[in-house]
This record gives sequence, C-alpha cells and structure tokens, in this order.
Amino acid sequence: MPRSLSGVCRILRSLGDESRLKIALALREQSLCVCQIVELLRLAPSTVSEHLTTLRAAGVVTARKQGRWMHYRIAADGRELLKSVLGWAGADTASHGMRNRLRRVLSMDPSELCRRQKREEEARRGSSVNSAE
Amino acid sequence: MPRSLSGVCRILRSLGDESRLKIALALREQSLCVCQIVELLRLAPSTVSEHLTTLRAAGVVTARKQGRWMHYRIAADGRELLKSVLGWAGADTASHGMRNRLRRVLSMDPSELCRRQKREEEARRGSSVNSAE
DNA sequence: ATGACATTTCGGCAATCGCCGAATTGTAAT
DNA sequence: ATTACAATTCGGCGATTGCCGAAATGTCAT
Repeated sequence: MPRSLSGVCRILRSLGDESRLKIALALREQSLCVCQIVELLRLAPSTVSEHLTTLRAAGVVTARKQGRWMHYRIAADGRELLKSVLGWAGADTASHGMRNRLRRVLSMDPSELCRRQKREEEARRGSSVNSAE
Repeated sequence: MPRSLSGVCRILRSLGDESRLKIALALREQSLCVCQIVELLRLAPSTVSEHLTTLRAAGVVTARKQGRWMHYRIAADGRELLKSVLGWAGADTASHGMRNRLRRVLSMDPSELCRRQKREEEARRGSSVNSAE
C-alpha cells in the first residue's frame, strides 16, 4: 500500500511537536485517557484534545470512547513508525522525567485524577479573580 | 549515543514540510546544488536556501562548498532515518512526478541551468514592470 | 580592481500554530 | 428531567512558518 507524500508529511509534522511526540511516546506502552495525558503534560485539556485530534488525523493514534472517557492508543502504523524512528534515535528518548511522571499518573485512579484537576482549575480561577486576601 | 527529545523533534519537524521532504528524498540518490533544487521545486532560490538551512540545522543534510556552488547531500543520520521512515511508508514516495523532473534536472549542465533561471527571473520582472503590450 | 554570478540574509506579508478560557456536546448518575 | 462531568469545539492571542523580492556575501573570471 503506497502512502502519499503528503500523508507521510502530515505524520512527520504531527510528531514534530514536542508535546505531541511526548504523547505518542507515552502511548507506546499503554492506552491513556485525556485527563491522564493532561496530567502528564500539564497543559489545558482543550490543548491536549487538539493535539490528540492532530495525531488521530495523521493516523498515529486511534481513539475509543468508553463511557465518558475517551481512551487513546497508538495505532499499528504509529507504533511501527515510532519504533523505527526511536530505534534510529538511539537510546530511550522518553527518559527525561516523563518516565517517572507517567508512572505516577498511572498509579492514580483516573476519576480521582479528574477531581483533582477540577479542584486545581477552580483554585486557579479563584485566585485570579480574587486577588486581594 | 542518546538523542534528546527536542533533537528528534526538530528532525521530524524539518521533514514535516512537503518541500523539505521532497528535497531530502531527492538527496537520497545523489548530492545536488541549490540551483538544481530550485529547478526541482520551482521555488525562489532564497526559499530553497532557507529550507536547506533548516534541514542542515536538524542534521538531516550536510553541505560542502565547491567554488561558487554549494553541494548538499544527505547526512548519514538523515539517510538512515529516511530509510526507516520510507521503508515504513511502503512504496516509493518520490514517484509522483518528482522522479521524472529530477532526471531532467540531472541531465542538464548546472551552469546552463543557472543561466536559464536568471533569464526566466528577468523575464518575470520585465513582464510585471512593463504591463502594456 | 572590476564585474559576473551562486548563494545567503533580510524585511515583510499572509497563513498556520500552540496555547488558553469559555461555551458546547454527549454520557452517566440522581 | 436535572445535574455532574469528561472531552471537544470555539474565539482569540502572540509566535512561528513559508514564501517572496531586494540587498548582501563570497567566489571566480577578466
């Protein structure tokens, strides 16, 4: 199955962003829901969702809806490509702090994670609205 | 030799542009000077030069100055990566018209090519300045 | 030294990107 | 039905990108 140049290009571009590359690397090992990736990257949920849309459009990851949660996993194509690229890249590119954080995220209950995120977001909002003590 | 995540990222981003991917593909087979790539992509020399700078910064290609000409070739790293990526991509991504054009460009004398480009550019300039018959 | 010439750098322009918070969607619990 | 809630879409912001033509750079020929 020949792949178009623009298709290959879109894949490479989708991985040519540090946040998205981190996401793809994390998804190599297991599937994750959005709130877990949010925790991993410390980015706004909307931003993470947009990155995931980009990766999905490129065919690097796939998504499966389960209840209210959306589970993202690496696509077969994406997995092979990442293996090639990262094999080529030498050592494990993910071992720069992401590793530990990923383990921490995985050890939490996703629901609890979402609750915590919501609390933090409200705290942020509160502190910016109410600047005086 | 471990490669940093941001380094891998820069490489992928450098290849995540259609013009630059075409350049890298063309350079797999032989080295080329700027004017040949200009002919291949039909882009302004300044634009091509910028793309080549990007690819060189990412470590995908290397450059060697020979007289007035600058010869670009694929770097060892770049060649391996491209082989992985394109092996993965299935069929030959370059066979969409580029192939024939590349052969045509290679069959010309580079000096003659530059002369022709200069003529064409002057014609363009002339026709836009002198809009009347 | 001077002129020709391949390439690069610069200034600028329109388009795209990555990010955010706010509003919306769709699903599950009450 | 209403509420709670994970995820997505939307509007907007500053930053970056890809492109060009003009000007600058460095090399060869005269």
